[in-house]
Amino acid sequence: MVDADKTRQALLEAAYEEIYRDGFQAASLSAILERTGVTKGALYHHFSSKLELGYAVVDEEISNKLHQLWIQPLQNEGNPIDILVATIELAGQQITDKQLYLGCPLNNLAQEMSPIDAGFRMRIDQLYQQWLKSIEHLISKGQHSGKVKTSIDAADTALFIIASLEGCLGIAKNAQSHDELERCGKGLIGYLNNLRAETSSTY
Amino acid sequence: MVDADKTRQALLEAAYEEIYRDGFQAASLSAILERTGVTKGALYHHFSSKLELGYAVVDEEISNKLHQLWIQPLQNEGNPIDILVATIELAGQQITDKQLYLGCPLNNLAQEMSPIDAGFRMRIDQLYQQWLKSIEHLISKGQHSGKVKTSIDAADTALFIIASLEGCLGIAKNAQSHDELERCGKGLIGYLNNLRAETSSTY
DNA sequence: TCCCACATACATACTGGTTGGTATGTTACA
DNA sequence: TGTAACATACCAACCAGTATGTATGTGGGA
Repeated sequence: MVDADKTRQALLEAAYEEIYRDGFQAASLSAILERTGVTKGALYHHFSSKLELGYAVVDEEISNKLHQLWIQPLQNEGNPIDILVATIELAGQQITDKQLYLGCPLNNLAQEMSPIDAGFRMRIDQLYQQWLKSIEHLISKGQHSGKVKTSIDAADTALFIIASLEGCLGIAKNAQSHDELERCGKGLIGYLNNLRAETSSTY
Repeated sequence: MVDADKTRQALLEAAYEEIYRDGFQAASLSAILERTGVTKGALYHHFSSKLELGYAVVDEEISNKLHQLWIQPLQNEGNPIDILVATIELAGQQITDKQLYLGCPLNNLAQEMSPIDAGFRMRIDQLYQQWLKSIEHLISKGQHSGKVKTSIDAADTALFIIASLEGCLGIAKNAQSHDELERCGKGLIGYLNNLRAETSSTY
């Protein structure tokens, strides 16, 4: 990686952190510059505006994290419900205090920016669509293999799963409580277990 | 209502609208003054700082709206699950485009301010506690009257219901789609129906 | 009943700090 | 000799907050 790429990447990472903490609007370019040691001239060489920097944070930083933590784990083989539960439990175990307090970076930006900037909204929506599709696909697969109830709609269910997950993270964020996250997650896992197809033993 | 109270109320309502749209940090006092026609001297006569104005918006405006729309309807007599479903469906029907785009005022503030200001966090938490208790109480009542499964924990369930509700509103807000809100709400209502105690007809 | 003292409820003008953005340089490499 | 990759200095706009002034009561003593 040449120096210019390193500079760009450092700016992206610092911007991600500042936006994660304060939101996009309250994130300060000066703080990002101070954090990186990069000057304003360099920043505006790589990004034409604060907005473009924010867009790049969504398209690169947040997108990568979403795929690593939530989408790639769903590609494993096995019972789809088991995979969903395991992914949620793993993410829950790995969560740090800081992440608990600051919540989901994607949801934070969605709630802040979707009403006031279409560029953010579309980029965030794109990520949600990728996430939704991967869960929907998993559920459909489970329905075809007889592991998941066929009475439910895969797309609707995927939507509710993501909504509940974001909801749990949001509630636990305000409560600043790992315990509340776990109790709320229990509710989601209960919902997921209820999606399993009835086993032949019930007949 | 004397003039001073009217002025204070006008400021609160304008502040609520500005904060609802832009968030607390990005909300501009000048915009609030312009909206009301009140001058800066009057604002700082009624509120000692922007923060205190924000606190008053939570304690008065948002608290009132939460009680009217979500807590009071739960006090009706009847099957607790029916009441919860009816409350959600009614709120869903009444939601305007603006409210869909801007989301839940309480959740917006929670996500924005809870990591950066303890005063906001505690006030918002207090409202969530009131909401939680009213749902928990409703579920407990249903368990005692045989309408709701006794295998679930009332407090945990109330927590998940609120989380999912906020999650659905958040997802629909970013999608800017009434349809997605309805599909997501369907998931929540399905979850609620699954909390009903099995009727004697199954035996 | 009159009048003064004081507080309430504002209004106006200003300040220091911060913001995102820009204009103009400079350095180094190709 | 150009161009990418910065660096420095500056700017207008906006921000929350404040200092100071004023108009309108209102309560209490003579």
